Amino acid sequence: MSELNASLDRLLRGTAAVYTREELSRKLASAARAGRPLRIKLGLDPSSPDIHLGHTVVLGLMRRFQDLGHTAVLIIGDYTARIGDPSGKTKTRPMLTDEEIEANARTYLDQATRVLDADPKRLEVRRNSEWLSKLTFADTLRLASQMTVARMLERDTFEKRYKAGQPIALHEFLYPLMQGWDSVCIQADVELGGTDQTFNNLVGRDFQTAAGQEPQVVITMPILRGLDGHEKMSKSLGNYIGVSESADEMFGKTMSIPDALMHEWFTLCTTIDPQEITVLGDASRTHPREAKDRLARAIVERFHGAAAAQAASKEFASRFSAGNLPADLQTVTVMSSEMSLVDLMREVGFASSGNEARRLVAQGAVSIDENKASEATAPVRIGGDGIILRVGKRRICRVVVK
RNA sequence: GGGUAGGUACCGAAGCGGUCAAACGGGUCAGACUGUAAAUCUGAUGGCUUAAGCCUUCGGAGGUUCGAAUCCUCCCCUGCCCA
Repeated sequence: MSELNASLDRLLRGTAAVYTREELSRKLASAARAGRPLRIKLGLDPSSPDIHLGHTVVLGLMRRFQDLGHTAVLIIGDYTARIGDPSGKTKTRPMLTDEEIEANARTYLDQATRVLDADPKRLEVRRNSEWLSKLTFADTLRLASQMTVARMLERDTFEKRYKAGQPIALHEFLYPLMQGWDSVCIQADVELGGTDQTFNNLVGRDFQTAAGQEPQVVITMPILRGLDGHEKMSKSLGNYIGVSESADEMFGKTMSIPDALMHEWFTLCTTIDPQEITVLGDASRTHPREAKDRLARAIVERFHGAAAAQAASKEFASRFSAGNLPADLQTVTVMSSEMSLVDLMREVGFASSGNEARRLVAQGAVSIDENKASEATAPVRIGGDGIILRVGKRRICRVVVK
């Protein structure tokens, strides 16, 4: 029994909540007895196709279910995306065309399978337009009658926005209903999501019960905080690591997170053993820099392999600790062999306007061939070997003339 | 439908006829310090041009004025209260 508990703990690593653990054990046991895999549901929003580390937290949990032989059922929310969703603080999200949705869904799946097992026996992909488009208005009303306004307002985001006097469009109340209906239609045994999806996912339980199904177990994962260490990781906040980024980018970004964030990232983004994480998190036993290097390697390894992770670590140390030039120095070609520094910076894309370029020079951020530049308007001559242009710590490239 | 409060730069928020490219805070960028940490400190933060200057911004369209983010008219959007 304790062994069962231990394996359940491994499965549930890092989870925020399980509704409920008892039900999950029961389902796992009966599935094992019947030799029937559980159907594990996860909803995807095809409006922004790029997957970042934050998404991988829940995908990782999904993967653990797959590895136990269960079926991942990914629901692509194409129906909602087609309508356009004005929820949240963002202005009306643009309605997506069918082509865009298809393209996004493909990208999404491509990236998701860097974490998930893509074996068709373990992965089922469905679009919710399949059943949502068939609902009549009467069906919708029937669903809506199963929900109350008071319960709707319990939902965290609605409550906050309501209290803050921000607009909530009526149809936003229907999104949880649609998601709940998804669970009924695919007969989900378990639904996964971030803690921000708790309410939506619990609605599925009610609908399933009403439809005579055994209610799904809902498992939520914490929302991963981004590079800044405070806000949740998201594309719009620019504090993310994309799963398709290069090994060096991933490594560098990970090294820049606040130390306080490491423990969370170790738990949610790596498979490192909890005991080892404790040692790594103890500054008296592991230098924080070492710990972070280990974290960064673990993350890079997951997406690029062990060799790439090792190389990224080495490159990082060479470039930033030893101050060497990057190994894969970008080369930018310009048309003219002589132009003002301001124009050059714009040409190369290191400054978006002349003013910005001047500002950077005045602040001492710009150097040419490792010599600090002080004259923004002075002409720069680019010889046969080209020049090394550096702006700040990160922007650096070789400039050559065509 | 009635009443009322609002819509300002990336975000929040001052300004309420000239001294407003617009206080302040956050964010961002840069510099110092470091482990490219974090925290902290300093500076910058519409565009074009060297310094002076010029151009485009304050929900939208018009109008009043020598002059408007600030006043007037109409329109669009949002909160709250009442029905």
